[in-house]
Amino acid sequence: MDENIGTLLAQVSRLLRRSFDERARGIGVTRPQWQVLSLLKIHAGSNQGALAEMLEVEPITLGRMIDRLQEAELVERRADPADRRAWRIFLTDKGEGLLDKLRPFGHETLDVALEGVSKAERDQLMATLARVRSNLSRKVQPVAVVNG
Amino acid sequence: MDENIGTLLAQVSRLLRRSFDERARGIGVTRPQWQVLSLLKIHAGSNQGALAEMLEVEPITLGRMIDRLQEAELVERRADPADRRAWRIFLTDKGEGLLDKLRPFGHETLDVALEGVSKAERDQLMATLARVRSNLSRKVQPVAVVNG
DNA sequence: GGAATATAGTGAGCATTGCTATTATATCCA
DNA sequence: TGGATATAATAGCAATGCTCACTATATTCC
Repeated sequence: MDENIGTLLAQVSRLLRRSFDERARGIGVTRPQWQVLSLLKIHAGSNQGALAEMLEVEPITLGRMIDRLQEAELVERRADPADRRAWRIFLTDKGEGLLDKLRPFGHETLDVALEGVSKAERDQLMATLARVRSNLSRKVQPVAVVNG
Repeated sequence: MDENIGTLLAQVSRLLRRSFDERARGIGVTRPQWQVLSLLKIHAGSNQGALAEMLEVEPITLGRMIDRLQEAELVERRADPADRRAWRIFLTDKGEGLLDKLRPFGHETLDVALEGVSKAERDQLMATLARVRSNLSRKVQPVAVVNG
């Protein structure tokens, strides 16, 4: 195989999604949807643009996901009283409940994926991936903690 | 942010695709298509099932990609003389030519992505990702080189 | 030889993701 | 104040990727 970091990353990312989705299929939630729900647990009331930026996806992508999550009654859109263009997104009780059910699936997926990978290697992996994400992100980077 | 290896991997993979696609847009080829063309350079004449397995995607996914690549005259399907169910896939001259044009875009994308990541870190990244892929793959694993 | 099973590929339907373009509303500045 | 510009969200179109179901052909085994 013509091993290449880009190809490898794409494959691993796809396999990880497939692995989670297999587990969560019965619940009817995909991994990207789970990520949105998780983010809303921490950032309740964010608008769609802010959520899209946190997830590094385009606003239209996130908007469509919110459509489906709203249809499934897992989140709700509330008008922003200060900006009539914007929606503020909140988890519903049903969404909160689902998050609790999904958490074990996430852990199980990662446990399988990272079998035989040491703590040090996991830390290194996260550090390198964070660096790559920063290199590729369109977001303005905050000034580095260690600035030169 | 609720940093989690799965989320990070998905983001990096998406950003990498977006970065390549921005560069290659003028040529009209996406990154997954490029990966298929690259694979065909090495494994000319493979059937769709074998290509799908190498790319870790489902046969139907690869089949649809071959449809589009064939429509664009970048690959061709030839009947397998020994198995009337199967197609053997080959690059066309046009496909070969495009590969030469795409190679620099691939390198450029990776150069930007891996800026500030040392050779040792890149090697470690590839090794860890390969391990994770192996953990998640549905393929029967070959006996490990270092077996116990 | 012929039935049971396996394999190669495709069709329908859906979610995710992107690009480009558009609408509605905010903000900025002359 | 009012026109120019920016921002929040959405509409349409297309590619990737999956599941499930199906057809056609190979292989296996009685």
